[in-house]
Amino acid sequence: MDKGLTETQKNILEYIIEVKTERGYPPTLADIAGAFGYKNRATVQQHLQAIERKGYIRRNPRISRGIELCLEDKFFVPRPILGEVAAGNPLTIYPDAIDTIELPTIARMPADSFLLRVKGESLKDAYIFSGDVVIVNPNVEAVNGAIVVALLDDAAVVKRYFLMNDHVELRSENPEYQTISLDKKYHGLRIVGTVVGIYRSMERKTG
Amino acid sequence: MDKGLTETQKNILEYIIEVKTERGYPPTLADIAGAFGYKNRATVQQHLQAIERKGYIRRNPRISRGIELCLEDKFFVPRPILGEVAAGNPLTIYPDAIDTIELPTIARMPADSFLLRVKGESLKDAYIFSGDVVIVNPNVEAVNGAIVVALLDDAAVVKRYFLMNDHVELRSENPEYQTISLDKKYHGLRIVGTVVGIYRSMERKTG
DNA sequence: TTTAATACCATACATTTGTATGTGTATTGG
DNA sequence: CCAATACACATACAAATGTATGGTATTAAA
Repeated sequence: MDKGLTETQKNILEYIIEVKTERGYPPTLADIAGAFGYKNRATVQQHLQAIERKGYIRRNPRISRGIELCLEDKFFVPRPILGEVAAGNPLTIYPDAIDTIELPTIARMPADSFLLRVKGESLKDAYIFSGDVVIVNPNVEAVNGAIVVALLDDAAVVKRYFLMNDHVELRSENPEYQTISLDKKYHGLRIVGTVVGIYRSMERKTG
Repeated sequence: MDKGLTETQKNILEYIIEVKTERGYPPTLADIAGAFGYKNRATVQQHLQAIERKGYIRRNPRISRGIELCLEDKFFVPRPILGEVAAGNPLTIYPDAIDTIELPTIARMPADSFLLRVKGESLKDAYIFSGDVVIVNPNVEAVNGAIVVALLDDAAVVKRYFLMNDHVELRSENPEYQTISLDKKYHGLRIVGTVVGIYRSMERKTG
């Protein structure tokens, strides 16, 4: 699967993704040629054929802008970016902080909300299922009991937020997972935003 | 919110959205003409100009598939909720679609689908909570295991649908509720539609 | 009645677009 | 050394594409 893309091919792929997210549709061969300074489209055609051969795009023959991206789905990159950073440490400290999230790429993001896909079972008693998409607003102040997305030592967690007199509690709805208790001034904690909505598509799997 | 658009224009807009979400790029004029049986593209051109004049799309002149959806600039779109499903009770239809919800535009709303608010606990093991809004598509054939909204002798139920050799089973995720077993030809059963998505707004309640 | 939209058709046209073919260079692995 | 690959160029062409113009019919408002 991961046949290495050359540097040029990688740049072209990234350009395609960029155009698609910004304009809403993929570029033509001429667009790509123009962006990279190529003097004709045949060069681009060769690169696209190579990229397709390596499985990163699918092309619809003879159809203008007929480039489909072969990524996991339309809204998310398949890699959980956060959590890689701290490689293991948060997992050992907080065994329940295993929720990973995926950051959106292709979706057109609004001004102040963004999407995360939840993985892990720790919130299933809050009726949030692994695979659900949560809508996060960083500008909504977290009130007690609200479900928040937080960065805890570079690991992402989705939990209920409670501000007590002297400390902050991050509770999981699932009793199998421990409540995380932190000093109010603990620097490893950053509240990313409040979960304002949850969306689940049933189109594919049965859950 | 679809004020101003004629029926034809609305259908074309929906077709554009559908194509874009499925293929990843908007249709050409010829695509639209083909889908609606028009014999030339000029007709489509007129409709697109009307739709653009009313502010629902933006067009990039002389550029193939240069249709941008203005909906995508908004993250949430108000949608009417048609009624309410409470297990065991008849479907209650809200008289004039008074109740609306801010639905994220990433939520797939296929043509002809509608929204219902779920009441009751019978599906909480399927991670559907009382108060959740389900997106129901009446035109999707229910596959085994799909969650469906059904009318059983005028009582509404939201359950998993299973078609067996000789009978139909409606199962609840919650073991406290019994599985309903029916003859295939039983006339009191009417499948209203398949649940294709779920959305939960966190605005007020904490769960 | 006139006016104005809406809705659809036919024809036409300049570009754009994907694709094919051929030439050439540089780099790399066997 | 040779073959293979990546990279870029030029030219060519059929088909597709957006657009313009003009025509007909229906409906609703002024």
